[in-house]
Parts: sequence; C-alpha cells; structure tokens
Amino acid sequence: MSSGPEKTGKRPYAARMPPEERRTQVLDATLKLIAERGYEGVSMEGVARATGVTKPVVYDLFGTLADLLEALLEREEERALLQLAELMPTPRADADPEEVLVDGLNAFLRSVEARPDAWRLILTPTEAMPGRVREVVETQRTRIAAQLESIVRWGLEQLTTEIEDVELLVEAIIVMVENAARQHLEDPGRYTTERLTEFTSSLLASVKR
Amino acid sequence: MSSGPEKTGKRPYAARMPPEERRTQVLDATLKLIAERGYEGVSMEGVARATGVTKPVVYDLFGTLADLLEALLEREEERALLQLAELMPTPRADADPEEVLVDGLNAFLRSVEARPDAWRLILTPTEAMPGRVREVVETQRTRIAAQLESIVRWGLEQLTTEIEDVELLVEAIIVMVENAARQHLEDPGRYTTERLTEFTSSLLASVKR
DNA sequence: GGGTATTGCTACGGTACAGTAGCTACGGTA
DNA sequence: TACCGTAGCTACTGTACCGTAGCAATACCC
Repeated sequence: MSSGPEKTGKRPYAARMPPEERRTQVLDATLKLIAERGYEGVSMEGVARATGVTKPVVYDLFGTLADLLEALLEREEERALLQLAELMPTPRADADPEEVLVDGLNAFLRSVEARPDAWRLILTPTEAMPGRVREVVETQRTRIAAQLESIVRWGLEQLTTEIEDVELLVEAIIVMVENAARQHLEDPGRYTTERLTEFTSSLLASVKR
Repeated sequence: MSSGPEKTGKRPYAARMPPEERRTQVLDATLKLIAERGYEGVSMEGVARATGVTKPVVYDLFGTLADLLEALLEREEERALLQLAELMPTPRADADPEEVLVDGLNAFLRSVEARPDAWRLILTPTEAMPGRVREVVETQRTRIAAQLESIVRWGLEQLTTEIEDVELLVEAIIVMVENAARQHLEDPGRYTTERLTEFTSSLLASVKR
C-alpha cells in the first residue's frame, strides 16, 4: 500500500503533478471519504489529509467545500448515469410493463453493484447532505420521477386497477427502488440482486390485470 | 436578523427552578431545535443558548450530548408510542387483512399529525443521526418490524399470491409507511391523511386474492 | 550547473464547540 | 436581617475546522 496518511512523521513533500491530475486525485479521495464516513466526516482539512497534501492545495484547486462537492457530484453522477444507460435495456413498444420494470430494476442494481461508492453518494438520505448537494440531488431525482411517471402511466393503462393517484404511485415506486439499492449497498450478500428482482417480479405478478 | 441570542447586554440571570423542571425545559428546547434545524444543528452550546441558560447548567443535568439525546428520544418515543397505541384499533380475529393495514396506517398518520416534532425526530433518516441515537431508533424499528411481520404473514395466508419473501415484503411496507409519514410531515396540505390512506387502500385492492 | 515558473508548504488569525473549575447570586429559612 | 444551600455563572483550556498570505522546494529548461 503506497498511499495513506503517514503517522506522526513530517509530511513528505507531496509529489508534484499537473493540476488536472491532482484534481481527480482529490475527488477520488473525497469520494472514498464520503463512502466510508458519510458527508459528516468531510472537511477541506480532512480531504487534504486524505489526499496527502495540505489545505492550500485543495483551496487552490476548488475554492470552497461546496464547489468541491459539486464537482464530485457532477463527475460521479455523469459516470453513474452513463453506465446505467449502458445497462438499461430499451423496451420495445409492445413490451410487458411488468417486464420493463423488472428489467429496469435489474439494470439499476447492476449499476449500483458496479459503482457502489458513486451510488452511495447519491442515495444517502438528503437530510444528511450539505444544503448545496441536496439541491442538486433533489433536482435530479425530480427529473427521474418525471420520466418514470410516463412509463407508469403507460403501464397502468394496460391494467384493470383502481389506482388513480399516479403521483403517489410513482413516488412509492421510487422509494422502494431506492430502498432496494440501499439494502444491497449495505449488505450485498444478504440482499442480492437476484433476490431483490425476484421479489419485485412476484410483487408485480400479484397485481390484478 | 433578529432571531437568536440577544446581542447587547448581559444575559439576565436565568430564573431559578428545580432540576426536574429545568430538565424538561432543556428537552423541550432540544426537540424544537432538532425539528427546526435537524440533528446537525444540535450542540450543547446551542441547546444551552436555546434554553436560555449557560452550558454548565446543561452539563450538570445531562452529562453529555449523547445522554441528552438519549433522554429526549426516550421521552418522545414513549409519548409517541403511547399515543399511537391509543389510536390504534385492535383488530378482531375475523377482520379483513386489508382493512387492518389501512386502519393501522390511518392511526399512525393521525399520531404523526398529533405529535409531528416527535415523529420527525424518529423518522429522520438514521444516516443523519449521531451514532448513539441511531442505535436506539434502529432497535425500536427492528422490534416494530417483528410485530408487523406476524401480521403480514397472517395476511398473506388469506391471499392467493406468489410472494414468498416475507422479510422483504415487511421491509418494503415499512419503508412505504415511513415514507408516507415523511411526506405528510413535509407537506401536510399536499399529502393529507385521506389521500395517503385512500392510495394505500386502492393499492391493496388491486392485489390478487 | 543556474535560472525560474509552478507546485506545494508553513504559519497565522478567526470561529465554534467540548468540557471543567471555581466563583456568585438568588431566595427560603431563622 | 443574616445565613447558607443550591442554581446558575464567568472564564478558561483544548480541539477541529475555515480561509489566506507569503515562503520554499521542485522540475524543467537552457
């Protein structure tokens, strides 16, 4: 292990590197920090320590903690969504709504599996996030909800159901999906992708049609 | 601008009162603080300020912040659960499982309505809580889950359904119920008790039997 | 090897909070 | 009115963090 905060000895003069490289290094360290200790444990001081440089370096690269987090979130969100798009199947027009949902969940969970730290960042309850980050995440969530809503509407049309309140249904689905992802993150051995999709599948199967 | 500690002049010597009374006063102030600004905004310093006394007073009454929070949680949990028990109907043996769940949710939401601050305390995502408090809440949650599990098992027996994974079902239900409560706390006008129970009712109605 | 832009650092001053020691003022009692 | 126990206070030490000014080391170039 070549990296890690050295104990009490004097900090060795950190290896020089071009700003862009250091930037990604700092972002990596921050992501790891948050994954390990939550948003609470994050500070410019701590980030600098974890990166193996001193504060002014971090301040020079990202003006404030908010900016740093925003940059991190942007990077991870892009990566995560991009990868999710890769895994997400594009449903044919004549597809079974049930199947679409299950496949979607499956793709999502596999994306979570592939980039757990990134998703931990996003799936952390907003109450625990610093104000600025919360906004970004909530905006994104709203956007996803809107997309999901159209799918659900289309799905409901094909069912004989008494559910009228599509808004609540969409929110309920989101909450359940996010919960599944959190469970998987917390204990992947217990909450396997298979188990979670299997459950969802049987849940949907027991809805009247 | 004008909220918070008075700027000018010395703190007036706070009215004397017996420790027990001061204790409840401190707990009240803490509850209000958390309801308004979340767990993040809580400190011994801040609690003392909000109560209108100085730190040593708080330290003398509750040794540490963790102890204070524990005391508060205990008090509020007891009050809340007690009141919930009052509102919760005791189902007859021949009751409809669907009805039992809907009535239960209804009782729960009315309890939340009656003591919003207390429930906000408990329903705040555990990630945002200080470690000690988290444990207490999670323990309680586990206990509730166990109770719910037996009800759900009984309910499933009366349905023709393919759902096998009772554990996941119970957890999903809890998540949805908690989410309903959070929605109601966040925007009671938009997420009324009626709307939420109505939705649940129709959701349950569209499950095969 | 010497010059120099650039990267990284030391060293502050400032705020907020934890936690404690020891003093002061209140107010019930004689 | 003087006493004195108790409730409350001031003032301090220590820690962790923010943010910045100005200095030092390095790597590259000739």
